[in-house]
Amino acid sequence: MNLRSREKLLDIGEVCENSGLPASALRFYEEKGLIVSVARRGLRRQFHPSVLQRLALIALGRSAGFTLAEIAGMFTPDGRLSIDRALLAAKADELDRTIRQLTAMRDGLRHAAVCKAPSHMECPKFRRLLRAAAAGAPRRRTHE
Amino acid sequence: MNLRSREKLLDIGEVCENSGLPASALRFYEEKGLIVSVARRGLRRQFHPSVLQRLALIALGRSAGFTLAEIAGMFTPDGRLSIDRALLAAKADELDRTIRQLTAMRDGLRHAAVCKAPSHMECPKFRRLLRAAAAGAPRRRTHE
DNA sequence: CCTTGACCTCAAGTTCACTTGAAGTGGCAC
DNA sequence: GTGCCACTTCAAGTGAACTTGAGGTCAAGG
Repeated sequence: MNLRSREKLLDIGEVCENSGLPASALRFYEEKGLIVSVARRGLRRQFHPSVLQRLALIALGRSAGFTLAEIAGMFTPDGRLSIDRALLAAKADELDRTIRQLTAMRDGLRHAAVCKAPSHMECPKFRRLLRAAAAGAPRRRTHE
Repeated sequence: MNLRSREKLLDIGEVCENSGLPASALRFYEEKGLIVSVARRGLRRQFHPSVLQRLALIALGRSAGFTLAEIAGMFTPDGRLSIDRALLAAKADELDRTIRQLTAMRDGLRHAAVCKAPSHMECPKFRRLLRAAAAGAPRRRTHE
């Protein structure tokens, strides 16, 4: 359509280098419909340079807490980005709740780390934190 | 040892009711050494009432981002809590980094939700967010 | 005494996001 | 031409934290 479509294609290896993702992840993303390879050279996938932006978008979505399936739903069939603004706002609210939770947690941990009570169970702040966690703990992972 | 040890034991069903956890989770926790059942009535597990505090502690650890294995390491063999204060501080720092990330993300999403640019890709703030996410996105889950 | 149903065990399944392994292919440098 | 090696496919494995299912047990109420 435009001049961009004539840009030099990227070998999957180059995409890996530029994105920091392993080839297996790229193949996985393609299988899931998150990215597309536009050609092959022999067996090797060739990607349009715009795939890098697409991958950045995916990384953004991931770190905002969207699942890959949700992210996939944010692209129109022709590959354009179209995020429901209400969805964004909802995710922002969700993040906000998570942030509040984590902040309370962080403060509690911080205190417990320096608290002079002989055992954590004897520290009133820790016990307050405990009661807070008992009701409605969120499910999250920060691992690796 | 003390009077507490003579308190009425709780049937697993009562523990479920009081903790909100399904019996399968309690059995799983016991298998992992996170809790102990002190007796059986027929086949049924009986728990000491203090298991409820223990479960609150586990919930706290979970929502602070510790894995079950890490939490298990916070109890001494005799069942007392002994958390390394340095570990707490480290986890607090980790939470702090996560909070910063999520805050940036939330603000970005919030803006994108009301931004008047025709497409998100044309919004400078969104693009800045995108660049931020491209480098070092954290791995997390908030789902259910 | 007999039924009921809440509990039991053990193995296998689930979800998410990938990774790993085995076996094969083919462009490119020599 | 021939060998290298980065790529390919497909199936299966990983890990975290549980859940589910099949088939069994047993204390208590009627």
